[in-house]
Amino acid sequence: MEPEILELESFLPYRLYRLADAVSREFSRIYKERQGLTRPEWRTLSGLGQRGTMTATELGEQSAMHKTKVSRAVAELERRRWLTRTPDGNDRRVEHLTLTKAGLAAYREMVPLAKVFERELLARLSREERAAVVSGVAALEVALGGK
Amino acid sequence: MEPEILELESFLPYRLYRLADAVSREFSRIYKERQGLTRPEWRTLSGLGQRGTMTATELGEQSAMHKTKVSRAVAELERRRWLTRTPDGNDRRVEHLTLTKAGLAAYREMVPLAKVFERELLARLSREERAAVVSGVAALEVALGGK
DNA sequence: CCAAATTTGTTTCATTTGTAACCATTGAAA
DNA sequence: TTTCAATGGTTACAAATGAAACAAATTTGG
Repeated sequence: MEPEILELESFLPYRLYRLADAVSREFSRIYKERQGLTRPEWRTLSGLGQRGTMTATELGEQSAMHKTKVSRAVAELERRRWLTRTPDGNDRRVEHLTLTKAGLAAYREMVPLAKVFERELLARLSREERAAVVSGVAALEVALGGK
Repeated sequence: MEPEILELESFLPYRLYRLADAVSREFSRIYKERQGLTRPEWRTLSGLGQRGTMTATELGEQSAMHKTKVSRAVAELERRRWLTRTPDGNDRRVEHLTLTKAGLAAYREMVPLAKVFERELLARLSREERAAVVSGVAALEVALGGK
């Protein structure tokens, strides 16, 4: 029996990871240089900008972050006065998070940059390749259960 | 002008990252539980198992790891006596890394598990979806320059 | 031949991360 | 009620990471 070999360069988990790492790294330069944000902070800003108001738990679900990451990102954005916490009327454990004017301004500044980034990334692909990426990613999301 | 919003759930960098994270996390359970390896250690084992012998720099290039990760992973595998270093004859800065019997045995144990993992992941997709994933990933790799 | 620049790999230090413990509050069960 | 489990969120501690400084060897350019 021949010795079985795994070709790392063709191994899907590795390829996906490297891809995501490269893209994420490139994009992070934008919010890092522009706003001095970490990835959890960017996701928090982005989530609240998109949805308006969320609790920490909801934020974690929406942006796939562990609750400690959420907690720390929220604390930092609060320190910058980019968001405020409003206690829930019924459940005193819960706080509703909302961006302040300043937070919203930062969000509004980031949105077009994010869109351009994505557009330029996809622009490097042919129409068919773009379609493959989109449906491939969607299919994997479904396959991985949850969302 | 309406306020521009970014839908995080549709944003490619986020989706890619979340996907890779989920897949990688799931797969890491295998080499973590089975061999007590970290990801850099797994990649080192995998790279050397596949190629036979490499220098640290080559390892870093093949497996997309920062040189400090390589350095630490190699040190740990050496501590376990899973690999040995052989000084290069011409350049005394360079060491050639090779798996020992024990390292090779661990590698051989992992290869089928990795293949099964990948196969089962792809098995959750239809033929067309698999094709989309494969060509989408390949296209993005090319688009991101390098490899 | 020599000084400066480059390369290989390790180490140090600060930051980020994850796990687990934790506190406070709420809900459910008895 | 009173207790016990579950939930929202923070914190403490240990491990993983990245940037930068580093030592040693090599290459390059006068």
